[in-house]
Amino acid sequence: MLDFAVLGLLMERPRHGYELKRALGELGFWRVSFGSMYPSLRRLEKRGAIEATTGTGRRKSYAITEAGRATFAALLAADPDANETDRAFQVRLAFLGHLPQEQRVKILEERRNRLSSQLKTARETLVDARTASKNTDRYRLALMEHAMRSTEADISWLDGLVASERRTATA
Amino acid sequence: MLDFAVLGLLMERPRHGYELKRALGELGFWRVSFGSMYPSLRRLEKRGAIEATTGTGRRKSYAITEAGRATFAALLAADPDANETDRAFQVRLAFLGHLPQEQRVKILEERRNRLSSQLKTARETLVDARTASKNTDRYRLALMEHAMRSTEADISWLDGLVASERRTATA
DNA sequence: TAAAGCATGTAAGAGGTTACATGATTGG
DNA sequence: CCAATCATGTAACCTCTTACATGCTTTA
Repeated sequence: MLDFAVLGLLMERPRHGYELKRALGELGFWRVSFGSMYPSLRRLEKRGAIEATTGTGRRKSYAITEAGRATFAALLAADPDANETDRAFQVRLAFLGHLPQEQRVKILEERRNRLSSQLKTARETLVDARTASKNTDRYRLALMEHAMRSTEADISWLDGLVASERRTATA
Repeated sequence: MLDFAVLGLLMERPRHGYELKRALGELGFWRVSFGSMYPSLRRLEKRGAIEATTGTGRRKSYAITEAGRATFAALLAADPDANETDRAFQVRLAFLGHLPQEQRVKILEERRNRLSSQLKTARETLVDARTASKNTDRYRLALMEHAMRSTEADISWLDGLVASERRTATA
């Protein structure tokens, strides 16, 4: 996961660890720690996916290798397992630009469909929870309702992204 | 985290492991695995926070003890550290009914304020990312914008909850 | 010249998951 | 009677965090 994100950021240009941490944080959904970042760089270097070149001062600038590009492409295109976390999807989305339009749409639609079926289940659970006999705690009901609305918002956001893909494709 | 959630569910009535897993899943935000659930029950039992009584068939029904209630109350009332995860907040919220109204409002408002300052940072980062010179990837922009809108929605949801607390207080 | 931020790194541990193993109970 | 679901449990592992340790560089 982290290794994938690091490769993705290095696809654009070489960066050093500190900078990678910051860049990832700025994406908004993942504030990774140094205790996570540096071991990741070590792993990737050992695998031959990235190469270090000493930069200014203490800095170690890392660049992606050909092997690294291949690994990245494979990870990006691999179809996600059913349990893909929100974060895993967000990371993929952040690097979606490296994929051809056709595959982008596929990934967006798969995500959309997964959320859709989640939503269906959530709706059923909620209907059940609302039956008077269960008298579910009001905070739990609030939580469930809010989760439902959030998922609905996510779905229409994805619909928007798909629509925009199709527009740019025909344009 | 999980231990806390388990205690919370057992505050209402005794349950067995399988049932606890299901109940947690129905809350919508946490599908915990058995490999996580059973060790949790083991830990809590060892600490004296819960007690097992064999029920129907293979079932082991767990009930919360006095010590367990004390632990639960302490965890629920403890003010959250700055890095409280979304899930940690959601779990607290699920059990907010066990707290007096005054503390409920405090927790909701603290959460609201934390999200508010997060939103401020996110907004600044976004403005920065949109400057033409940076020409940020469009998918990353979409991600950041969506995250912002989600946070805004969360904040107004919390505002609604606080307002409803105040209404019931004066009623 | 001191504080704040830049920069790299390791060790220990928290907190989960997956895969495996076992077996009872219920419904078509 | 067979499949699905109920039910409990362990071992290996994964991924990330916290806390610690170190030292450079910029700026008020």
